[in-house]
Amino acid sequence: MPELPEVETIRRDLHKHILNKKIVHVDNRSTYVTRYDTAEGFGAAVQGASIEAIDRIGKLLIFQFIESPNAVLCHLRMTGQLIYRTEDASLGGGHSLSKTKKILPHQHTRMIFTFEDGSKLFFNDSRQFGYFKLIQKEQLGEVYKKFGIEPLTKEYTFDNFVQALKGKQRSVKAVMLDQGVLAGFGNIYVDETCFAAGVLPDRLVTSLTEEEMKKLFEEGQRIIALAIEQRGTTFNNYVDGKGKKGNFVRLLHVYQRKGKPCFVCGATIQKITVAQRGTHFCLCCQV
DNA sequence: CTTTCTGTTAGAAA
DNA sequence: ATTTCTAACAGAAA
Repeated sequence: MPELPEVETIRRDLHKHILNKKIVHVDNRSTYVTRYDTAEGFGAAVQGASIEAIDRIGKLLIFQFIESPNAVLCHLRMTGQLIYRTEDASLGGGHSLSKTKKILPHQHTRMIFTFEDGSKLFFNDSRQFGYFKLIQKEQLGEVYKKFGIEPLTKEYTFDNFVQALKGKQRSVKAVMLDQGVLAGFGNIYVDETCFAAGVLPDRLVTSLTEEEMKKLFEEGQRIIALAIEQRGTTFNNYVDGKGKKGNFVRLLHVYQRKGKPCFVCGATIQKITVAQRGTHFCLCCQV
Protein backbone atom coordinates (compact mmCIF):
# COMPACT_ATOMS: atom_id res chain seq x y z
CA MET A 1 0.00 0.00 0.00
CA PRO A 2 1.90 3.01 -1.19
CA GLU A 3 1.75 5.90 1.29
CA LEU A 4 4.00 8.97 1.33
CA PRO A 5 7.32 7.14 1.97
CA GLU A 6 6.64 4.56 -0.74
CA VAL A 7 5.54 7.13 -3.33
CA GLU A 8 8.51 9.36 -2.46
CA THR A 9 10.88 6.41 -2.93
CA ILE A 10 9.39 5.75 -6.36
CA ARG A 11 9.56 9.46 -7.21
CA ARG A 12 13.27 9.59 -6.38
CA ASP A 13 13.96 6.42 -8.37
CA LEU A 14 12.12 7.74 -11.40
CA HIS A 15 13.76 11.15 -11.10
CA LYS A 16 17.10 9.38 -11.33
CA HIS A 17 16.16 7.32 -14.37
CA ILE A 18 13.65 9.06 -16.62
CA LEU A 19 14.28 12.80 -16.26
CA ASN A 20 14.59 14.47 -19.68
CA LYS A 21 13.76 11.21 -21.43
CA LYS A 22 11.42 11.36 -24.38
CA ILE A 23 8.40 9.08 -24.50
CA VAL A 24 8.23 7.57 -27.96
CA HIS A 25 5.39 5.14 -27.36
CA VAL A 26 2.50 4.57 -24.97
CA ASP A 27 0.88 1.15 -24.73
CA ASN A 28 -2.38 1.59 -22.85
CA ARG A 29 -3.67 -1.86 -21.97
CA SER A 30 -6.58 -0.86 -19.76
CA THR A 31 -8.84 2.03 -20.62
CA TYR A 32 -9.91 1.97 -16.97
CA VAL A 33 -6.60 3.38 -15.68
CA THR A 34 -7.07 6.40 -17.96
CA ARG A 35 -10.77 6.63 -17.07
CA TYR A 36 -10.67 10.43 -16.69
CA ASP A 37 -9.50 10.84 -20.29
CA THR A 38 -10.07 9.20 -23.63
CA ALA A 39 -7.33 6.71 -24.50
CA GLU A 40 -6.65 8.68 -27.71
CA GLY A 41 -6.39 12.00 -25.91
CA PHE A 42 -4.07 10.61 -23.27
CA GLY A 43 -1.82 8.91 -25.79
CA ALA A 44 -1.67 11.96 -28.05
CA ALA A 45 -0.71 14.27 -25.19
CA VAL A 46 2.02 12.03 -23.82
CA GLN A 47 3.63 10.55 -26.93
CA GLY A 48 6.59 12.62 -28.04
CA ALA A 49 6.74 14.48 -24.72
CA SER A 50 9.90 14.59 -22.58
CA ILE A 51 9.91 14.37 -18.79
CA GLU A 52 10.64 17.77 -17.27
CA ALA A 53 9.91 17.03 -13.61
CA ILE A 54 8.49 14.38 -11.32
CA ASP A 55 6.85 15.87 -8.26
CA ARG A 56 4.69 14.53 -5.46
CA ILE A 57 2.03 15.80 -3.11
CA GLY A 58 0.83 13.33 -0.49
CA LYS A 59 0.53 10.01 -2.31
CA LEU A 60 0.01 11.62 -5.72
CA LEU A 61 2.76 11.67 -8.37
CA ILE A 62 2.92 14.56 -10.83
CA PHE A 63 4.76 14.31 -14.15
CA GLN A 64 5.47 17.51 -16.08
CA PHE A 65 6.59 17.68 -19.70
CA ILE A 66 9.15 19.93 -21.37
CA GLU A 67 7.74 22.72 -23.57
CA SER A 68 4.26 21.42 -23.00
CA PRO A 69 1.21 22.80 -21.19
CA ASN A 70 0.42 19.27 -20.03
CA ALA A 71 1.08 17.33 -16.87
CA VAL A 72 0.01 13.85 -15.80
CA LEU A 73 -1.23 12.87 -12.35
CA CYS A 74 -0.61 9.29 -11.25
CA HIS A 75 -2.15 7.71 -8.17
CA LEU A 76 -1.15 4.15 -7.24
CA ARG A 77 -4.05 3.65 -4.80
CA MET A 78 -3.76 0.13 -3.33
CA THR A 79 -1.80 -2.07 -5.69
CA GLY A 80 -0.22 0.21 -8.29
CA GLN A 81 3.45 -0.19 -9.16
CA LEU A 82 5.73 1.89 -11.40
CA ILE A 83 8.78 -0.10 -12.46
CA TYR A 84 11.55 1.19 -14.68
CA ARG A 85 13.58 -1.20 -16.79
CA THR A 86 16.37 -0.54 -19.25
CA GLU A 87 15.99 -2.13 -22.67
CA ASP A 88 18.43 -4.81 -21.61
CA ALA A 89 16.52 -5.72 -18.45
CA SER A 90 13.06 -5.68 -19.98
CA LEU A 91 14.05 -8.10 -22.72
CA GLY A 92 14.56 -10.66 -19.98
CA GLY A 93 16.67 -12.96 -22.09
CA GLY A 94 20.02 -12.32 -20.46
CA HIS A 95 21.21 -13.00 -16.95
CA SER A 96 20.57 -9.35 -16.04
CA LEU A 97 17.06 -10.42 -15.08
CA SER A 98 17.37 -12.30 -11.80
CA LYS A 99 14.99 -15.03 -10.72
CA THR A 100 13.30 -12.78 -8.19
CA LYS A 101 12.44 -10.18 -10.81
CA LYS A 102 9.19 -10.70 -12.60
CA ILE A 103 9.16 -10.67 -16.35
CA LEU A 104 7.37 -7.57 -17.61
CA PRO A 105 4.86 -6.97 -18.97
CA HIS A 106 2.56 -9.43 -17.22
CA GLN A 107 -1.17 -9.95 -16.64
CA HIS A 108 -1.48 -6.84 -14.46
CA THR A 109 0.58 -4.48 -16.60
CA ARG A 110 -1.87 -1.71 -17.50
CA MET A 111 0.43 0.78 -19.20
CA ILE A 112 3.87 0.77 -20.79
CA PHE A 113 5.78 3.94 -21.59
CA THR A 114 8.71 3.41 -23.96
CA PHE A 115 11.51 5.98 -24.03
CA GLU A 116 13.78 6.99 -26.86
CA ASP A 117 16.65 4.87 -25.54
CA GLY A 118 14.48 1.75 -25.50
CA SER A 119 14.01 1.72 -21.73
CA LYS A 120 10.46 1.31 -20.41
CA LEU A 121 8.29 2.34 -17.52
CA PHE A 122 5.72 -0.31 -16.56
CA PHE A 123 2.56 0.49 -14.63
CA ASN A 124 1.21 -2.65 -12.95
CA ASP A 125 -1.99 -2.60 -10.95
CA SER A 126 -3.90 -5.77 -10.15
CA ARG A 127 -6.98 -4.08 -8.72
CA GLN A 128 -6.97 -1.17 -11.17
CA PHE A 129 -7.88 1.40 -8.53
CA GLY A 130 -4.88 3.45 -9.61
CA TYR A 131 -5.09 5.95 -12.43
CA PHE A 132 -3.33 8.30 -14.80
CA LYS A 133 -4.99 11.63 -15.38
CA LEU A 134 -4.13 14.28 -17.95
CA ILE A 135 -4.13 17.81 -16.61
CA GLN A 136 -2.93 21.29 -17.58
CA LYS A 137 0.12 22.61 -15.72
CA GLU A 138 -1.85 25.72 -14.85
CA GLN A 139 -4.34 23.56 -12.92
CA LEU A 140 -1.64 22.19 -10.62
CA GLY A 141 -2.24 24.90 -8.05
CA GLU A 142 -5.79 23.65 -7.53
CA VAL A 143 -4.49 20.10 -7.20
CA TYR A 144 -2.02 21.06 -4.47
CA LYS A 145 -4.67 23.09 -2.65
CA LYS A 146 -6.78 20.00 -1.93
CA PHE A 147 -4.06 18.55 0.28
CA GLY A 148 -3.43 19.24 3.94
CA ILE A 149 -0.04 19.76 5.54
CA GLU A 150 2.65 17.24 4.75
CA PRO A 151 5.43 15.93 6.99
CA LEU A 152 8.95 17.11 6.03
CA THR A 153 7.71 20.36 4.47
CA LYS A 154 8.12 23.82 5.99
CA GLU A 155 4.35 24.02 6.47
CA TYR A 156 4.54 21.09 8.87
CA THR A 157 4.83 23.06 12.09
CA PHE A 158 3.18 22.30 15.42
CA ASP A 159 1.02 25.42 15.11
CA ASN A 160 -0.27 24.36 11.68
CA PHE A 161 -0.75 20.79 12.91
CA VAL A 162 -2.93 21.93 15.81
CA GLN A 163 -4.81 24.32 13.50
CA ALA A 164 -5.50 21.49 11.02
CA LEU A 165 -6.86 19.12 13.68
CA LYS A 166 -8.75 21.73 15.65
CA GLY A 167 -12.51 21.34 15.94
CA LYS A 168 -12.69 17.97 14.20
CA GLN A 169 -15.37 15.75 15.75
CA ARG A 170 -13.66 12.58 14.60
CA SER A 171 -11.18 9.95 15.75
CA VAL A 172 -7.43 10.49 15.53
CA LYS A 173 -7.32 7.70 12.97
CA ALA A 174 -10.00 9.23 10.72
CA VAL A 175 -8.40 12.68 10.84
CA MET A 176 -4.85 11.48 10.20
CA LEU A 177 -6.05 9.45 7.22
CA ASP A 178 -7.85 12.50 5.79
CA GLN A 179 -5.60 13.76 2.98
CA GLY A 180 -7.20 17.19 3.22
CA VAL A 181 -6.00 17.51 6.81
CA LEU A 182 -2.62 15.75 6.69
CA ALA A 183 -1.11 14.71 3.37
CA GLY A 184 0.54 11.34 2.89
CA PHE A 185 -0.45 9.23 5.89
CA GLY A 186 -2.15 5.89 5.19
CA ASN A 187 -3.15 2.94 7.32
CA ILE A 188 0.34 1.71 8.16
CA TYR A 189 1.90 4.99 9.27
CA VAL A 190 -1.16 6.19 11.18
CA ASP A 191 -1.14 3.02 13.31
CA GLU A 192 2.63 3.27 13.81
CA THR A 193 2.44 6.97 14.66
CA CYS A 194 -0.33 6.42 17.20
CA PHE A 195 1.68 3.66 18.84
CA ALA A 196 4.84 5.77 19.02
CA ALA A 197 2.83 8.69 20.41
CA GLY A 198 1.10 6.50 23.01
CA VAL A 199 -2.35 7.49 21.76
CA LEU A 200 -5.18 5.08 20.97
CA PRO A 201 -6.37 5.58 17.37
CA ASP A 202 -10.06 5.66 18.29
CA ARG A 203 -9.61 8.63 20.64
CA LEU A 204 -11.55 11.69 19.58
CA VAL A 205 -9.26 14.50 18.44
CA THR A 206 -11.10 16.83 20.82
CA SER A 207 -9.97 14.71 23.78
CA LEU A 208 -6.24 15.06 23.06
CA THR A 209 -4.05 16.93 25.49
CA GLU A 210 -1.42 19.40 24.27
CA GLU A 211 1.32 16.86 25.03
CA GLU A 212 -0.46 14.09 23.09
CA MET A 213 -0.94 16.43 20.16
CA LYS A 214 2.76 17.25 20.25
CA LYS A 215 3.68 13.58 20.36
CA LEU A 216 1.54 12.77 17.34
CA PHE A 217 3.06 15.72 15.48
CA GLU A 218 6.64 14.72 16.27
CA GLU A 219 6.32 10.96 15.91
CA GLY A 220 4.40 11.36 12.66
CA GLN A 221 7.27 13.29 11.13
CA ARG A 222 9.94 11.02 12.61
CA ILE A 223 8.27 7.84 11.33
CA ILE A 224 7.65 9.20 7.83
CA ALA A 225 11.31 10.29 7.59
CA LEU A 226 12.53 6.93 8.89
CA ALA A 227 10.29 5.06 6.46
CA ILE A 228 11.66 7.06 3.52
CA GLU A 229 15.17 6.22 4.73
CA GLN A 230 14.15 2.54 4.71
CA ARG A 231 12.67 2.90 1.19
CA GLY A 232 9.14 2.18 2.41
CA THR A 233 7.19 -0.77 3.73
CA THR A 234 6.48 -3.85 1.63
CA PHE A 235 3.70 -5.86 3.19
CA ASN A 236 2.54 -7.60 0.06
CA ASN A 237 2.41 -5.48 -3.05
CA TYR A 238 4.65 -2.43 -2.87
CA VAL A 239 7.92 -2.23 -4.80
CA ASP A 240 10.13 0.75 -5.61
CA GLY A 241 10.89 2.23 -9.02
CA LYS A 242 13.25 -0.63 -9.76
CA GLY A 243 10.89 -3.36 -8.56
CA LYS A 244 12.59 -3.86 -5.18
CA LYS A 245 10.91 -4.24 -1.79
CA GLY A 246 11.02 -1.70 1.06
CA ASN A 247 12.78 -2.36 4.36
CA PHE A 248 10.48 -0.71 6.93
CA VAL A 249 8.54 -3.93 7.65
CA ARG A 250 11.08 -4.97 10.27
CA LEU A 251 10.57 -1.67 12.08
CA LEU A 252 6.79 -2.01 12.35
CA HIS A 253 5.57 -2.14 15.94
CA VAL A 254 1.84 -2.74 15.58
CA TYR A 255 0.73 -2.86 11.94
CA GLN A 256 -0.14 -6.46 10.98
CA ARG A 257 1.10 -7.71 14.37
CA LYS A 258 -2.29 -8.72 15.78
CA GLY A 259 -1.91 -11.35 18.51
CA LYS A 260 1.85 -10.88 18.75
CA PRO A 261 3.62 -9.49 21.83
CA CYS A 262 4.32 -5.77 21.97
CA PHE A 263 8.04 -5.10 21.55
CA VAL A 264 7.91 -2.57 24.38
CA CYS A 265 5.74 -4.18 27.10
CA GLY A 266 4.96 -7.69 25.89
CA ALA A 267 1.18 -7.21 25.91
CA THR A 268 -0.76 -8.72 23.01
CA ILE A 269 -1.29 -6.38 20.03
CA GLN A 270 -5.00 -5.79 19.39
CA LYS A 271 -6.83 -5.19 16.14
CA ILE A 272 -10.20 -3.47 15.71
CA THR A 273 -11.92 -1.42 13.02
CA VAL A 274 -11.64 2.35 13.26
CA ALA A 275 -12.71 4.67 10.44
CA GLN A 276 -13.54 1.57 8.36
CA ARG A 277 -9.92 0.38 8.53
CA GLY A 278 -8.08 -2.42 10.26
CA THR A 279 -6.46 -0.71 13.24
CA HIS A 280 -3.65 -2.08 15.40
CA PHE A 281 -2.57 -0.96 18.85
CA CYS A 282 -1.19 -1.92 22.25
CA LEU A 283 -3.63 -1.41 25.12
CA CYS A 284 -0.75 -1.13 27.55
CA CYS A 285 1.42 1.41 25.69
CA GLN A 286 -1.40 3.54 24.29
CA VAL A 287 -3.96 5.50 26.27
C1' DC B 1 -17.31 -23.82 -4.00
C1' DT B 2 -18.83 -19.14 -1.67
C1' DT B 3 -18.09 -15.40 1.41
C1' DT B 4 -15.17 -12.17 3.62
C1' DC B 5 -11.42 -9.18 3.85
C1' DT B 6 -7.96 -6.14 2.06
C1' DG B 7 -7.30 -0.18 2.18
C1' DT B 8 -7.46 4.44 -1.14
C1' DT B 9 -10.30 7.91 -2.60
C1' DA B 10 -14.37 9.98 -5.08
C1' DG B 11 -18.76 10.66 -4.63
C1' DA B 12 -23.07 9.65 -2.42
C1' DA B 13 -25.66 9.55 1.71
C1' DA B 14 -26.59 10.99 6.22
C1' DA C 1 -20.71 22.13 6.38
C1' DT C 2 -19.07 17.98 8.18
C1' DT C 3 -18.85 13.15 8.80
C1' DT C 4 -19.76 8.38 7.40
C1' DC C 5 -20.52 4.88 4.06
C1' DT C 6 -20.05 2.54 -0.33
C1' DA C 7 -18.33 1.39 -4.95
C1' DA C 8 -14.59 0.70 -8.01
C1' DC C 9 -11.56 -4.11 -8.78
C1' DA C 10 -8.98 -8.52 -8.18
C1' DG C 11 -7.06 -11.88 -5.42
C1' DA C 12 -5.83 -14.02 -0.95
C1' DA C 13 -7.69 -15.98 3.06
C1' DA C 14 -11.44 -18.12 5.55
